[in-house]
Amino acid sequence: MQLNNTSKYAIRILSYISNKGQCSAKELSEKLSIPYKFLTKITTELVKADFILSIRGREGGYKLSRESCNITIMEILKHFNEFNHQKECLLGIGMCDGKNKCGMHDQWAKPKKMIQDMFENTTIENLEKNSYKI
Amino acid sequence: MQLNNTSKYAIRILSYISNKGQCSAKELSEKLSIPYKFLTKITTELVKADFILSIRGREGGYKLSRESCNITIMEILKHFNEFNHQKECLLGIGMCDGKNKCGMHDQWAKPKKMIQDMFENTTIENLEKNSYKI
DNA sequence: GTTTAATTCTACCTTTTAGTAGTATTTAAC
DNA sequence: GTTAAATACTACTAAAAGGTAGAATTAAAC
Ligand code: SF4
Ligand code: SF4
Repeated sequence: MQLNNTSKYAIRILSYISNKGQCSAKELSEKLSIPYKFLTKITTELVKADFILSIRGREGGYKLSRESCNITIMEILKHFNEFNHQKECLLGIGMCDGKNKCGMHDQWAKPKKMIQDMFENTTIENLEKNSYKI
Repeated sequence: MQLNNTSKYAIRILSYISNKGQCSAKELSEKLSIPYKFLTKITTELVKADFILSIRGREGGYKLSRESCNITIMEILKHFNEFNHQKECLLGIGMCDGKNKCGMHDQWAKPKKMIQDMFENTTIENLEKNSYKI
């Protein structure tokens, strides 16, 4: 029931960049305790997905490519396949409609809605500042 | 954000056994579309954890070792390491107390409580019957 | 223009999760 | 007692997630 590491790292990276304005991969790696090479893999992905933009060369780094209030957690999670179409549910019955549902459906409905709304409504701006530690 | 396959299978297995009374690994494998060898690995684990008891030899199979109303989803998930001590949270800050918390803590608190309560309060008996399909 | 500090690309390695194979053991039915 | 249908044990393989290595590219600083 946890997010995968890549998603967790991505959230913390975006949060840190948001608070810092601009910063390098080296700084991110050190401050967030994320292995440098793995971090750059994720930041490169974040650049391609237009969450951040990169400034190459000396004195370079990353900064947000849009306002932090316009980046929702849900958008990040979807990008890293955390909430894709058929994988959003507990027991993962293939096509769930009125007729076919898994045994947990009724119990899962409310908490699921709540957590999805939370992910939709929470943006990078909303996150607690300076709470980027491990 | 999904449960792992083993946990999902375990819930469906227990639900099916509960509705059927007693049944063999072969039947479980066929009806639940779970690979036979993988299924027996899980049932053996369920026997050791005292969720079910096995009847060996010809005409054998499995049945619940306690009332279905006494088996909570939470207990199953905990057994398969889905909700162990430090792994229950989103961003996974090491030791979260009043001082140290991850950026998502405030937003996550309510949905987390809700889903945990749901897992605590839902038993095998509560699950929708005959909703054991893939 | 050279240096240096930065990002990017390609490819590989490691760990965990998921699944498979084969054999041994148990026990009711005959 | 032999057979057949069942579970249990040991060990392996495959796929996905997590992480590493090294070289190539970029651009500000000097
Ligand atoms: S039946 Fe409901 S809870 Fe189960 S996988 Fe489908 S949508 Fe999710
Ligand atoms: S700070 Fe809160 S939300 Fe974050 S990992 Fe700890 S308990 Fe979970």
